[in-house]
Amino acid sequence: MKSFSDLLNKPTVFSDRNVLSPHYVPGTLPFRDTEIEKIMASVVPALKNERPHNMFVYGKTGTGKTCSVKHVLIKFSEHKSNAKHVFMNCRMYNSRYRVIQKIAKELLPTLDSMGFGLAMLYEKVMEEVGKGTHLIVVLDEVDMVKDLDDLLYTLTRANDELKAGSISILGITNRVNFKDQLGTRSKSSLCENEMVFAPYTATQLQSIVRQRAKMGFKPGVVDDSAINLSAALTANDSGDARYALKLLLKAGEIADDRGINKITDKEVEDARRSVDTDIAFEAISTLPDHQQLVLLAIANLALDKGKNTRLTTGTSDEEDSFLTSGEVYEGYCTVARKHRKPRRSARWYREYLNDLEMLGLITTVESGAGMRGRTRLIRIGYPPTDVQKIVEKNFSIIESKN
DNA sequence: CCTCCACAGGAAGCGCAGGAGT
DNA sequence: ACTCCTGCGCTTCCTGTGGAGG
Repeated sequence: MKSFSDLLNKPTVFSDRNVLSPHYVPGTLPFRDTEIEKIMASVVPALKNERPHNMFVYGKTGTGKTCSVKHVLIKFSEHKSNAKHVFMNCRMYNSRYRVIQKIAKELLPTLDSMGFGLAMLYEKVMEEVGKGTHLIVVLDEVDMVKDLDDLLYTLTRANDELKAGSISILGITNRVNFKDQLGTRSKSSLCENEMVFAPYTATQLQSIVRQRAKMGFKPGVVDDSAINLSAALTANDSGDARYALKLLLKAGEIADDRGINKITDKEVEDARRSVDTDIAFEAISTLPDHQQLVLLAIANLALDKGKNTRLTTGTSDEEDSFLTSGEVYEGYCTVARKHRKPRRSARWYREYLNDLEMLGLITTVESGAGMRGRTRLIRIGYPPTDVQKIVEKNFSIIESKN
């Protein structure tokens, strides 16, 4: 039996693991100077006792949006003024009511906001802001808010009622086409000021990774080529800086496990596999039941088909490993029966397919020539055996619970 | 050319849970 | 605490679409 001190004294390649956490806000953000300046310029009126314009920030995941905004907010609150900000992630606060409630709670910590109606909370907030506070409401992942039009209307209209102080909004989202889905009046109010975060390029990722590696690991641990490799792997299919940092973290853990004090290409390669399956596991196991079943059916059929083609033709070519929509639906029905779930209708199954495609778990193509009728050809995006394992495991847990 | 096939995806409606209004 | 309302997940029904086959 090992003791805690054994574990604590275990040699490690890390000097500060927190640096590699996705929530860490570094002192300096490389390649985001212009973006940060723009954000600062947009909130600075609050420090001069004026109402800042609303702002809307968008860009793909891992491009440093949230990080940059947080960075600015830290500097912002270092200044003494009657300006305040409330930061919230709309995954948690996903309705007008919850957002207003959160604002009230932040502004009036003593207030027990539970049980109050929307109007009451709104009054409380207005009363407090009316004392002259310039409030900036930061809504991260703002696309998660269900009644966003109502929320934006409420918050912007609040300014008309205020004789002193103001409320402005800073929205963040990673859905690039999100603007189109807004009502016209909220579009014009939220997008008074907007900016786009472009994905990091391979060379930018390289120096970000290098910076973090320097801060997070003991000197000389990380191979230069390992840094280049993790940057290259990331740039290849996303430009998502968080992925690169995950790679680095995992590579470090692998090195610790193996009891070595070097991180080379090999550790990064192994980390990639591990991180990818982690991501797949996360994505799949949080899926609603029936989407998992559809995915399982696709995995089963993909394996069956692979076997058959290999037996009959002998070619290992997977060009023909497409599945038709109807085929998969039948497979889904049998899988659902096996797990004692009432099957969903074919119409809804098609929606599931769309969701799965959105999440990148499958890819679909419209059937072109050579196919009878019009259908979608489906191909799975992850190794079928992995998918089978994850889904089956998930369902065995669910079944053993009842 | 027309018809049929094998679907895609829009529209309408239904039952339910939870939130708002009283 | 009560009803009323609304959003959501889902089904049913329907029209549209692109190629195959006669």
